[in-house]
Amino acid sequence: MFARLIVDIANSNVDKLFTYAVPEELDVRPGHRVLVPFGRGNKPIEGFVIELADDALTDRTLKSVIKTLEPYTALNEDQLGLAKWICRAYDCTLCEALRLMLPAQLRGSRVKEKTVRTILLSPGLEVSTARASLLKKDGTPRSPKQLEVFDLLVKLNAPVSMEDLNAYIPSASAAVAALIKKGYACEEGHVTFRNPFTNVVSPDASPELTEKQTAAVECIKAGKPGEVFLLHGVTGSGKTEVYLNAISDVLEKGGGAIVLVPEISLTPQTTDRFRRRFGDTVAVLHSRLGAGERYDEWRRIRLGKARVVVGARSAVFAPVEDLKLIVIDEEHEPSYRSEHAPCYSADEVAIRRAALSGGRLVLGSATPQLRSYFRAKQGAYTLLELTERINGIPMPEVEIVDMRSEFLSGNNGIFSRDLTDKLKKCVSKGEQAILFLNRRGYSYHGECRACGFVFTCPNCDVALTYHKFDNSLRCHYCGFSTRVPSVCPSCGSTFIKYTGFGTQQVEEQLKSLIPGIRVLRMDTDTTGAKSSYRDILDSFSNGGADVLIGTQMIAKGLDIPGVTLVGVVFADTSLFHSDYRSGERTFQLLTQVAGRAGRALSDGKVNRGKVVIQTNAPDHRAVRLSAQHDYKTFFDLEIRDRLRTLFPPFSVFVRALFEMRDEKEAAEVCTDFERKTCEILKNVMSGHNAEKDILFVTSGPAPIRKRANLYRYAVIVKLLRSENTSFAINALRAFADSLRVEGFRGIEINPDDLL
DNA sequence: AGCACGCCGACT
DNA sequence: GTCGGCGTGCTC
Repeated sequence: MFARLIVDIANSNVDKLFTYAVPEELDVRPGHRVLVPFGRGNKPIEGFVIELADDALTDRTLKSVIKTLEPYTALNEDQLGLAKWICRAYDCTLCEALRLMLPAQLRGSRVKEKTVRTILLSPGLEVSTARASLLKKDGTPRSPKQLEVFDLLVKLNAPVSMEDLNAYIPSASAAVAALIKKGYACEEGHVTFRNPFTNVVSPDASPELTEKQTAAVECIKAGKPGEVFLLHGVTGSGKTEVYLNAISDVLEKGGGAIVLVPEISLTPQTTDRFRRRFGDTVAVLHSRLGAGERYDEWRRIRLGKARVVVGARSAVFAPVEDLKLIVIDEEHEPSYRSEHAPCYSADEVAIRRAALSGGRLVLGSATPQLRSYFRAKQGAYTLLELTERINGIPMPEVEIVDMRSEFLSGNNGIFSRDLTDKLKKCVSKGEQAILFLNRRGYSYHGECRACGFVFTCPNCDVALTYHKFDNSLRCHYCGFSTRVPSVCPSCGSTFIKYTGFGTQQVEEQLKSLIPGIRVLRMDTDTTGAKSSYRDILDSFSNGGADVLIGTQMIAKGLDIPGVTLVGVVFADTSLFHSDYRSGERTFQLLTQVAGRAGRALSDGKVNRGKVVIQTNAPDHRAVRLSAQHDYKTFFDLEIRDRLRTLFPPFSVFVRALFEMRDEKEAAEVCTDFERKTCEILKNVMSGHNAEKDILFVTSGPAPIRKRANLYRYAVIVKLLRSENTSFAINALRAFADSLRVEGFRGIEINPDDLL
């Protein structure tokens, strides 16, 4: 028997199948990890068995597999298939794709299995004689402690860990040692799993579903293998309950499920909800897990002890057997796209995985990606809609405040009169408010009134942000920080003016607007320490403040019943980027933020939350339609524009980025790349009679021309999406791979932003 | 990725 | 004459 395998070396030179002889006595199957001698020195290298063969198909003398690394296959059939697809789709080595499926701890075999020392009565022990010998003639114990331990072991009649024993009988270890010495008890090592959960949860039952929820669950249950559902449900419509019921069905049928949630919302509350319903069969996978915990959770899944996996992006690769359902919650979240090679999107991978395993995929969101909704409309996905909130809670009442007329009528502050009123009322009633502004710092623009000098980062082509608390000017792109000069560095004038406001200034002005108000601020400046994110949220939900001010990070998934007012301090920050998706992003952000208002009952009353959106663009459809909770109209208008202008999903952008110390060189290399790109594209596409699909090829400095002292130049290609797109992309990738230029950052397909 | 083979410059 | 620079090519 022969094994064809990939060696665990992430280099394209060795990313091919090597054939090894398998010794008779070894049980080697596809998916096993094995140790093989490799290279001239026959150095032992780990390998992934891809397939078995009866025939070596070669004359050379083959080396033999040394041993299997685990008694079980580390990868199942689906995962092998998925890895093969990934290396093609994301242009990486098969080795890299396979590595995605395994906890890093497994590789290199540097993992220790956690063992606990357990104590039990010696097998075959004559209990009554043994017990008698622990007593003195008068019937009193020779050692009360030993007797206590002995009696407990008799009563339990099962191995018990030292930890548990000590919980019953404090400092029992001396007594245990004595009992072992007498031969009454013995110890054994016991392999266990590390427990990533710090709390114990009590089970809860499924609440009654609404008609709409039931309909969605039934649809998913009846789904065909590989079917993709888009669950479009407004904020607070009970999407999670739909997931829970669909998973329940899968478990009853003996299958497994994976639930992906954005890393940011992978909180104990989220995982507890699954644990309360499904108990120990829930495993979690996320970045904050310790190495040992992660390895053990992976093993619990692999060995079938856990069948429901709740995790972040990479959990889409979890080794769930008989995978019948994948759920991606908040499917529009950018955290589902990996930023490091291989740059996969969890949703694309999930579609593929569902197809391979014959499971179903549910994409859930209140604001689906335009692309997803488009596919649903075209019939590629099955659309499920939840149009109402559960418990009869109405959608929040959203009011748009035009800050231009506010200014014209004499108010040039951050807060409109309307928002000020509502904040005051909210606080006086003892309720809580959230203020959202997608910009941190104090002021984001500082200039000299005398000469026009603007404070910019010496390393980057961006303006510095003024941070009042430490009187610094900081760059939000490279971290550069400097003391604020008292005079203009250019002309010496003292007239320096700061404009634009960030969360710090919102906090300051709010405090002077409503004296005595208790404010918490949450942005990357206040969440520097690891746990402070949770600390701030916990403090706020426990009523530790009246108002929470924050950037994007407060927009997502927090559910605090006391919040009745949400203020968007300035909606336009994300609106006028030179990015075709800024409208879509703004709509998503505003909808998600607004969803934080009045999500639950307080004092038994239905609580209609209020939302105030301050903007200079009240008529912009992203603002107007999110206020009306009208995703469908927004989608229709947006997709029509995308079609008219041939933007994604009707086209594909490819960007090649160069970052170099020398600007001239960057520009030259970039122009060169553009020229070759044009040539290649023309060649390839004319071969398929599709030259017209090349919409444009341009090159030049990126919008952020300089970052961290590197000049950034890019080539951007826009291709009409067609059956020929992949030919063009493959050709460009091949060219990019062959390019050996220092500072070339590779090519990206539809990058998240073009900055 | 490693590691050996290989073909040119300055040393005991 | 040899030691050693790291370019090129191979690994079942």
